[in-house]
Order: sequence, then structure tokens, then C-alpha cells
Amino acid sequence: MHVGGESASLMGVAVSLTLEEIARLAGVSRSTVSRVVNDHPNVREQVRERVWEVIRETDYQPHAAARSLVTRRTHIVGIIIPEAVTTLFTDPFFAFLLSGITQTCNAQRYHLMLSLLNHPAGPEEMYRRIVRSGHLDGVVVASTRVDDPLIARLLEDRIPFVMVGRHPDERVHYVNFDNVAAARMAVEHLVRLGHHRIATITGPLNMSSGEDRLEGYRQALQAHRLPVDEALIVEGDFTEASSMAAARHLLCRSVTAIFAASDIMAVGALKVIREAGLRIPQDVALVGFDDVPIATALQPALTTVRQPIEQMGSMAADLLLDLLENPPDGEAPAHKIILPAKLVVRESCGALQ
Amino acid sequence: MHVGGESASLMGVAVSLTLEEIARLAGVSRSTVSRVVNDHPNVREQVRERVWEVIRETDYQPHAAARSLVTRRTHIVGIIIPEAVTTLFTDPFFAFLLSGITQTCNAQRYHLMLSLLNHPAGPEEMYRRIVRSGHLDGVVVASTRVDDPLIARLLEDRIPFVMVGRHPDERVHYVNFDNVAAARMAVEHLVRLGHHRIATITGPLNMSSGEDRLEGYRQALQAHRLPVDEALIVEGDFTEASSMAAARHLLCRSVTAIFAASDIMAVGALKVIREAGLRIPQDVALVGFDDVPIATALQPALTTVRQPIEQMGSMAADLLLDLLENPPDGEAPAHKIILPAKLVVRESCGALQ
DNA sequence: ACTACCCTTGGGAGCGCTCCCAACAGGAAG
DNA sequence: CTTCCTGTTGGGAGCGCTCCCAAGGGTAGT
Repeated sequence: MHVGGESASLMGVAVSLTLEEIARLAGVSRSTVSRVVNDHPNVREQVRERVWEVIRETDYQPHAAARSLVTRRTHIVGIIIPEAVTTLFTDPFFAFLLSGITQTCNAQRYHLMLSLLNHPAGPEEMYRRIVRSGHLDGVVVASTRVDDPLIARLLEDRIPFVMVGRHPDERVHYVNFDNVAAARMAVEHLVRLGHHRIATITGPLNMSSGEDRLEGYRQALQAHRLPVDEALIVEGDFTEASSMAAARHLLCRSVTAIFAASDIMAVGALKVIREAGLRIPQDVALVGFDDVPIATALQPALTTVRQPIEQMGSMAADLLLDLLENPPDGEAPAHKIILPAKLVVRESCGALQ
Repeated sequence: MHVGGESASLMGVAVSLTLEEIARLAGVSRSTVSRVVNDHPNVREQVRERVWEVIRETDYQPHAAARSLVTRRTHIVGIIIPEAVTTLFTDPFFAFLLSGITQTCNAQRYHLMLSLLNHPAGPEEMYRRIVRSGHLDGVVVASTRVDDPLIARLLEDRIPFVMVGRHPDERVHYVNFDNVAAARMAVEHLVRLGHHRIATITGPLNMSSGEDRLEGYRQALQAHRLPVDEALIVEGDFTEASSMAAARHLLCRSVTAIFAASDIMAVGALKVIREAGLRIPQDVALVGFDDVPIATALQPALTTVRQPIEQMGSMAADLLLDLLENPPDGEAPAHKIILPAKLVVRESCGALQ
């Protein structure tokens, strides 16, 4: 059944060559070709060149599965996102994160597998299929709840992984953004503009980013001796819909400013404020979080916190690939990278009037 | 060095079991376990259950590489996007496309690999690494230029693939959107509103979607006996920046309406129109294309063409997986699916005044 | 009783690669 | 000359799985 031969294709059907055949064509052994392909130093220069020539001529490409059966490495990393698909793809956050991760992976000859655990079969089954099958060398994990069992499983199974966002477990490597400082900065900015009744629409409070941004909000008010009114804190889930509901609730409470924990949620708030016939920033000031492209397209342009999302993705992937290439010994402490915050003042907060 | 034994982990290090070990534990042969795992019918019910029980207890998961070495199938499909990263992740188009593809893949136990050919090593090298290494069973291709050599290579190498967007080669399976009809619909709508000087900011004209939307624009004008003024046709590349440049050019030509070939480009045009102190739609009417979420966040809300992007992704993946599971015989014609267009009228065109 | 057939099971072979070890050549050193 | 080492090469074994074939046991038909 096997169609041998020198040509890479026969009757139009692509026939992939094996190491053995390249060896025969180059007049050397399988081992030597393997050494050439893997850049092993101990090969005579002349032989090396002859082998490379045959490889180029035949357009030979090693078979990935055969290779990883032996090496136990696939050169594929996964990005695992446990969240619902809807949130995932409507927020440009993920697009930027993917972009950063992709760039690092491409640059280092790794491939990226996109994995969502939101399948009907349940996260457990998906975890097994994705992680345990040996498809992946390591994973980047984003958008988890703090108590997500995924993290425990990854630790238990000793799967190399890096989180985007902080995690309390000391063994977890992560890249985080200084959400507390960023939120505090945003809210203090509103305080300085004279606002006293500042509301916030938070992210999910079982996610560290949601929790931390709320903490920053609280700190800002406390630092300025303003009361923290729990009625002005409404939990959202990073979707526009949740934010619209929250904003409707808040507008009945005569707030003068709203701090939304994501730009997408700021858009929701903006729509509701507008529907209510109120002006931004004159009647209600608005501040977002992320600085995704939509922030500048809105009218008024959105004051927001700039989160270097793409860079976070790229750094997380860098960290992961480094972990894979240079496995740390048991007792090395986990890397915890925290990126600084920056406030971008535009029109929606009223500072530029 | 190998740590055998009944337990799935020893000293905290995950040890993955093999078929052989499961067989031993269940008191059957390797072959029988393989049959159970692969749902082969010829296994006695009692034996089947005993094996499943051992598998559950040990949390056994077959090794993907070993399996695909034999079967020549990886159960991974790729999404290949030849374009520059920048365009890719700033336009929600791709997020929705990914969402659709992901859902189909998840549902059918396939994995998705995200592959960009924009690596410094060059598309040829990336093609080899990604496609020829045997990592992928098939690919979905999006956003190619009409003359992209990628398509020829895929055909030549007999790689199963499905395109999002049309392609002239009759052997190519694709899922497309009726871009001509959609664009025509959008422009005719402007004509009916009384506009005579309607400009268009096109997509890249070496992409079928760019070309087709321009064709629709032309057809609309011709159908209404309006002259096609080439000075009112400016080529963009689906980025906001290109569109802003184009819009500046057009505003000097006293146009009363602009049809942008994507919503992101409509955003660019909107910014320029606003900067020029003109009102939308009173001074310049604006129509976009795609209906991504930003369309409703803009003020005025954007009239646009609704493209079922997520559905296109999902259908393309469905088609691909079907091709993989049921390989068509040589002479079966390629599937060409074309989805219908729908215009969504909002405020930016002036119809709702 | 015998033959014929099907269902069930086990084991060999082999997928294409890497890794290890042995073999050998050629020099440098004694 | 021998010994030792280093650089180079080849081939065996084996990664964990699927597929094929053969063997065994049961049932039915003659």
C-alpha cells in the first residue's frame, strides 16, 4: 500500500517522505538525517549540506506526531478561557490578548491552540480532552474566577501554565495589571473634578480583576474621606447588557459620575444615560477601563484606563515558553509580573470642558 | 526510569498510563481496551464495562500523538489568516468568525489551531511548519487576496480546506456572503433617500469582498442611471486609518453620502466628518458594512449591512469537518454556500429623521 | 455428529521519529 | 608501535497507539 519513491507527489496525491527515505536519497543513515534536521553539531559539514539539499529538493517536513511521541513535546501551547463564548468574543480584550500571545508563539516556533472550556460536555471532560491528551506543552489561562478548579487541576497535573490576572496561590505564575491602582486613579480623577456621588459598575466579583477594580474604587473614596455608599456599587459581568441594567438602576440614585470596570460596560452605561436624556459629561461623567478602540469612537470620547492587553498576552506567552524551554527546579518561586496603570483623560469625564 | 503502577500519580508527578497498563488492570488485552475506547461494537458488554471502570478510576486518557501517528488524523483544524496582525485583531469581524468556528469545533470534538502566516520567516516557511508538519487535518482560510498562492498550495497538497469568502477556482469549497447584493442594497438605499454624490471607501480590491462590494456600489448607481464618478471611489484596507485618509480626500469633493465597506472604516469616516464640523446625516450620510457591536454605540447609530459572521464561521467549520469525516470522491463538485444580505437601517443614513 | 459461520479476544507488526550505544577513523600523546 | 580520545556514523530499541490476522468458543443448520 505504501508508495515509495523519490518524488514528493505521485498521481497528484501528496506523499510525505520519511526520514528513512531522505537518508537513502542522501546516501546516509536515518540517524544522520535526524541530526541534521535537529541541528546536532556532530555532523561533517559536507554531509550536512548534502542532506539539507535533499531535504530542500524533496520539500521534506518531519512528521510532528512521530516526533512528539518520542520527545513528549508538541510545540503547541493552549490558551484556555473558561468563560462563556458570548462575553469572550464581543469584548476586544480577548482579541488583543490573542494577538499578543500569537505574536510570541509565532516568533518562537510554537503553535497556539484556542480552547474554551464552555462545552456542554462540561469543563472536566473538556479539560481531559484538551490538556490530558498530551496535545499541549503548556497553557495560558485567562479570565478565570478566583476559585476556578481549573487552576488546582493544572497544578496537580504539573502542567506548565501562566495566568493572565493574579491568583492567590503562590505557585502560580502570572502576568497581571495593577487593577487596584488603575481603578483608584480613575476614581480619584473623578473626585478631583468635584464629584461626590460616584457609582461603579463592577466586573464579576469572583474574578480578581473585578474585585481589584472595586477595591481601587473604595480606596479612592476613602483616601478623600468620601463615604462608600454600597447602593452605588452594582455588579456587572463585563457585558454590555449587564451594564445597561446596572446603569438604569444607578440613574435612579442621582449619581453624578459612573466608573465602569470595562469599556464595553461603559458603552452600555453611555447608551442608558443617553436614553434617559442626560448629557455626558455635564449630567453624568463616565469613565471606562481598558482603552479598547471603541473608546475613541464614542461621542464624547471615553476617559479610560489604558491596559496594555496585547503586551500582557505577549509577556504571558514569553513566560510560558521560557518555562517550557528552561524548566525551573522545584523550589524556584513563581514569576509574578505586574504592569503599571495609566489613565487616559478624554471628554467623557468632563475634565476637558 | 519508567514508573509503572496502578496510580495515576506518584510523588506528585503526573504519570500517564498507557493502553497496555489499563489492559493489565482490567485483565484484558491491549486490543480490547483499544476497542472499548474507540467504541468498536465487538466487545462483550460485561468486559466493556469493566474496562470503562478502570479507565475512569485511573483517569486514563489516550495519548494523542501515538494515536495520530497511526491514524494520520490529529483532530485539529487550523484557521489560517494570511493578513497582517494589526488589521486582524482590531476588527471584530475576526472575533466573530473565530467564535463561530470554535463552537462547531468544540461540538464535534475537534481542536482549533490559530495560525497567522505573517511571520518574518515568510509565508512559505510558515506554510510548511503549520500545514505540512501534519499537525492539522484541515484548515479554514479567511481573508485571502484572490491571487494568494496559499490556495494553490493547499489544492496541490490536497489539504482539505474551506474558505470564508468566494474564490474563482471551482475546486474550492467556500462559505460566502452575498457582498454584491448587500452593497447594492446599501447604496440603493442612499439613492432612494435622494443622494446623487455618493462616495465609497472600498476594501482592498485584491480581496473578493472588497471587489464585490465595489461592484455592488457600481450596480446600484447604474441601476438608477446615476454616473459612476471614479473620483468618488477610494480604496481602503479595512483599517480605520486608511479610511480616515480616504474620507479626508472625499470631503473635498462635496459628497453627500459615503458608503464604507466595513464598520471599522465607517468609524474612521465618522471621525473625519465630525472633525470637519459636518453633521451626520444632515451634511453627510454614512453607511457601513458588517453590523459589529460598535455600530449601535456610535452616535448617530450606524446604518449598515448585517453580515452573519459568526454563522459563516460556524458553517465553514461544519463544512470542513464534514469533508474530513466523509471524504468526497474525486469528482464531487465543491460546496459553494452563499448567505443572503440584510440592510439594517439606523440613523446615520438619514432615513429616520 | 459435522460443518459453517459469527462474535469475541489476543498478539504481532508497524506508524516515523529520537535516543542510546557501538563501531570506526584519525589524530595526538606516550 | 600502542593507547587514548574525539568526532562521526549506523542501527537497534522503543515511544503508545491502531490495524490486521489468527485462534477460540459458541450457535445454528444439515
